[in-house]
Amino acid sequence: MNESPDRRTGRKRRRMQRVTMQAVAERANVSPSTVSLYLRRPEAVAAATGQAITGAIDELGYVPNLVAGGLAAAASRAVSIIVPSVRNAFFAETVAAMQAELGKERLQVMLGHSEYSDREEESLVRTALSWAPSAIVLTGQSHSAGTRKILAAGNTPVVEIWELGGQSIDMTIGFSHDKVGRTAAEYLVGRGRRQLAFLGARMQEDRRANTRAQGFVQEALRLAGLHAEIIGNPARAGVELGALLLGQALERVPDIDGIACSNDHIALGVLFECQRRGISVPGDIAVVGFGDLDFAGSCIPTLTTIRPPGDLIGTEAARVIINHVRGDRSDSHCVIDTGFRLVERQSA
Amino acid sequence: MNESPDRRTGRKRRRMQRVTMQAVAERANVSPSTVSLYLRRPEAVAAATGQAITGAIDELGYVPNLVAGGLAAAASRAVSIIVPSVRNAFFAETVAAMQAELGKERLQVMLGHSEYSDREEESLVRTALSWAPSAIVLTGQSHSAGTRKILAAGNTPVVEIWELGGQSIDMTIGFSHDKVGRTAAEYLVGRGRRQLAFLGARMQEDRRANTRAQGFVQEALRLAGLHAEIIGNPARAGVELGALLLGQALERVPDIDGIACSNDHIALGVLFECQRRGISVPGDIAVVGFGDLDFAGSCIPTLTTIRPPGDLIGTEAARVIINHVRGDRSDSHCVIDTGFRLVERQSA
DNA sequence: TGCAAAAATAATAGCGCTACGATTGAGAAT
DNA sequence: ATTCTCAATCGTAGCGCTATTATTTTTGCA
Repeated sequence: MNESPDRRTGRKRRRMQRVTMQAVAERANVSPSTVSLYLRRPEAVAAATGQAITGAIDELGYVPNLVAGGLAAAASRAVSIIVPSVRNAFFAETVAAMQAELGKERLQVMLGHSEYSDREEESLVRTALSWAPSAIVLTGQSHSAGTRKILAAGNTPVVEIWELGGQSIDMTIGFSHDKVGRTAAEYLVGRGRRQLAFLGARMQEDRRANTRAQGFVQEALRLAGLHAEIIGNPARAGVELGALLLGQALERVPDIDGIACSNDHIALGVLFECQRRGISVPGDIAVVGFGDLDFAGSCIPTLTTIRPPGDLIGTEAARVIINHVRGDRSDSHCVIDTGFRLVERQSA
Repeated sequence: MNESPDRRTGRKRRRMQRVTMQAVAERANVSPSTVSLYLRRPEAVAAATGQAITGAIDELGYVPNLVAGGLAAAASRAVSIIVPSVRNAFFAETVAAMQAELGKERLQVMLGHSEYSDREEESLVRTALSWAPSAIVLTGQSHSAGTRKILAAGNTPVVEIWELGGQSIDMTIGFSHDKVGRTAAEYLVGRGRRQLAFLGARMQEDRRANTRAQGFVQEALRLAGLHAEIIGNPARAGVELGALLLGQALERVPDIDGIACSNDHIALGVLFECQRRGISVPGDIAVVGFGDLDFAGSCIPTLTTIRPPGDLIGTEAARVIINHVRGDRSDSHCVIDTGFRLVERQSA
């Protein structure tokens, strides 16, 4: 019987919500424990009781308080996802797919953008841990020492996505960017191209793009003893940059005949610039992209590109997280190679 | 003195974290209240005490528990953002900008995707409220009755973004899509175009695209008595769809000379398809897009388009939310028109 | 019908933190 | 010296919920 909890001391305290589980319990003539149990495991409560509770919830318009629930349960139903930027279509796709799956389990997505900075990522991880999330999802496998340390200190499950082959923290879902680069090189070399270049943006920050570039160069060398040039630019990847980089490529490798791009936006820029300069694609230069973005199948010429399974990475990440939340630890320290696919079109 | 809280009853209870504020307080020889105060308002604590606390925090590796904090404070430092899809570059930009600003204030972004469904949005709003967020951000102004009801029942601040002119729930930041459509019509008519069409995707679900289309049609009629055709498709907006829609437009309006698109992807598809069919742009057909996406300045011809200020919407939304969190209610029920800008390029 | 086993429900004791009022101590004003 | 003021710090009592144990009710079966 605490009609007025602070009656004795005269203190005021701001309440969070008007309708609490207590109120639902009273309305349904059961104890709060039963309401809580019903909400978490309906099958553990008798059908009639369940109906009474559902009725009370509807009548009162009860909204459960997940903050209180998270505190009591020592783990919140939040999943923290940290990506370089959701402006990047790759990560947007993964985040959207993951949210769709996690949402079904009433897991809330918390989003952070590292902007390709390890320092920023560390700061985001620190904040994320403050929420006692069910899992933390990080992009890639290169993290600051501090990030690794604070993650090792806790026991929050960690899923690293979009990269493979490095040192895993816990669970890993992605593909080999080295192989992507090698696949592009192999394809171009196989098509008889000999003067190769890799065009990329933000190669300092974007380790994965860098890995693709290295794989490309090494495979060109290994397969045919060719020297492939890497032409980078610190600017953000974009169509305009692609046009610019083509210009640089033509200067550095005058008789260039094969180009791989760190992403499709750059490849599209290359296609446009080739058209402007009257360079035939793939006649004079073959172009391979990365991403298989929206326009790849419609541009002129259509773009041969490597398709990373952004949505699959998202759904798989969601799957292992959901399993973990349910208590199934069998995915612990798993490494899932989602692979990728070369999509042959006209440009190469 | 409660070294072992459950000693008497012998109950086990899982603890959330090893280092609590209590531990920090003991280490720094102050009370927990002071640590809490220091963390929330450092200026209210003496410098020497602050240093002692900072030292203790570092030594112990203390991570504050925002879940507990949120419960005690009756409001969590979370902001729930619900957009149709983060795959859409418009919303990705806004979400990224908003997260950047909110992150500075240690406000956590919680993300949900409605996939253009009012029902789904309602479900997401319900879940969002369970987190007692500092604010809820919704896209657009058309919501289900249920959504409006549950939002009205609480007192969580609501920010509606990307649309203006409808019935506001609370704060509104966006621009008029009707004006966007009218601007496109005015521009094309002003350039002497007479056979007009508006090409759009998902016109049923995407009310804003629909509003732009209606504005376009009405302005064409008002200015020059012209009948503009609306050519829609339930598929997702994309470059490929643009090509398809151009074909339909040519059938429906054989001597078409002016096209407005519901977004730049569709416009790009139109450009590509025109190139394939040997139709000159803007010679034969003028094309106006919407979005000013990455490629708009680089494609052939460069795309005349209407630029919605996605990042500005995000930063403004963050600003009013931060003000509200700080206790400044002056933005309550504000309506901020961010406007938009027609970017003239070659295609029209 | 009686009794053990199982099912359903209830009572208890916090989770870690913050808001509020209370208290302390140092300097200013009298 | 005494009172007053203000800044700095502390003690208390929950926020709303869940995990655990305890109790009650129902069921199965002889």
